[in-house]
Amino acid sequence: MDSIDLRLIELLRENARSSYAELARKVGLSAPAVHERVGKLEAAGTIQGYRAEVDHEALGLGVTALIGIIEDSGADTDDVLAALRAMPEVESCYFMAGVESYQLTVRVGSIAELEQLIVRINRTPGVASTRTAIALSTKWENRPQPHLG
Amino acid sequence: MDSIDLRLIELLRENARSSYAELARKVGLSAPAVHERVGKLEAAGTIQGYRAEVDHEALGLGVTALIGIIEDSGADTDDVLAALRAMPEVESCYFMAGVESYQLTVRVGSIAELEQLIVRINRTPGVASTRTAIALSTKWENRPQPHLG
DNA sequence: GGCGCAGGTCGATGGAGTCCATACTGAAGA
DNA sequence: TCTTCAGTATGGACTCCATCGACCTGCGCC
Repeated sequence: MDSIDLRLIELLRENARSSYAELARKVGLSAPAVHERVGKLEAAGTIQGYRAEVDHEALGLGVTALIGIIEDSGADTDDVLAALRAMPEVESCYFMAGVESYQLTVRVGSIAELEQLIVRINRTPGVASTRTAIALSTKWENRPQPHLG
Repeated sequence: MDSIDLRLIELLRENARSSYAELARKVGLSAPAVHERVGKLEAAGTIQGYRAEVDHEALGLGVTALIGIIEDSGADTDDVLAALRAMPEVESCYFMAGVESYQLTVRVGSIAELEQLIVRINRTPGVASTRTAIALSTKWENRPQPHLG
């Protein structure tokens, strides 16, 4: 993991579809060398995958909300997590310090669907209560943090 | 925007580095046809970009936190946003309904850096107060929502 | 019907991906 | 100092992909 690896990661965070040849030109190596480095970063789990970023609104998922969950005392955390994972609307899930054990990012098509989702989460065994905040607009998301090296 | 476009988007959300030839095989079209469709989706802004997903811990950004911000009455929202955008640690920023005007996702290397970041945000003109919750672990993030079509 | 358009296939070709053998480089040990 | 060895880069070769142009097809509309 040297500065060239960090540069490759930064380039791939900006545009994951860059060709190896292009990456090679930018970091000053040959394409096979870049290919091998990226392969090792993937194998090591440093690069976990490549994702297209989409306009959720255009795909009918215009409502974004953040939901905090307070667990029942004595709830089975694995069961709660499994139930949340089974809900495709739940895009991200963090296990938090504090009163609210989980913080979710969810995407749905309408406020009505959000209501249904909240009801479903509240009915999940182990969930004591939820707190929902609706995002009126997304200023930015998943902005890659530039490297200082 | 038909079901083939949706399928292409889904495939690219799973693996943004798929070749056009591979996408073509999976959707049952020729590679040039896929190339044209993806180009149109990009031009329309439906596909906004392609990002590598990284292991933040491996890159020295092992601390993730969510910060809610309450604005001063009479704060200039644009100035607050510009100040937040200038902080590279702020990965995502939503404008929210509710008491807390903004909800941030931030990534830093240590609790000490988080403390400094919170201080900096609180000192930002227009910011009345903040509320920070620390993520102990990330269960999942940016999970692509499968399409129903 | 004939026309034009949107969107598809096919074929060609230049460039990219990827495997392999070889050469370089830096560190450890005789 | 010289040798060796591991790690990593390079260059060549071959395959596959990206991408352009030419042509085909189905459909709505004069």
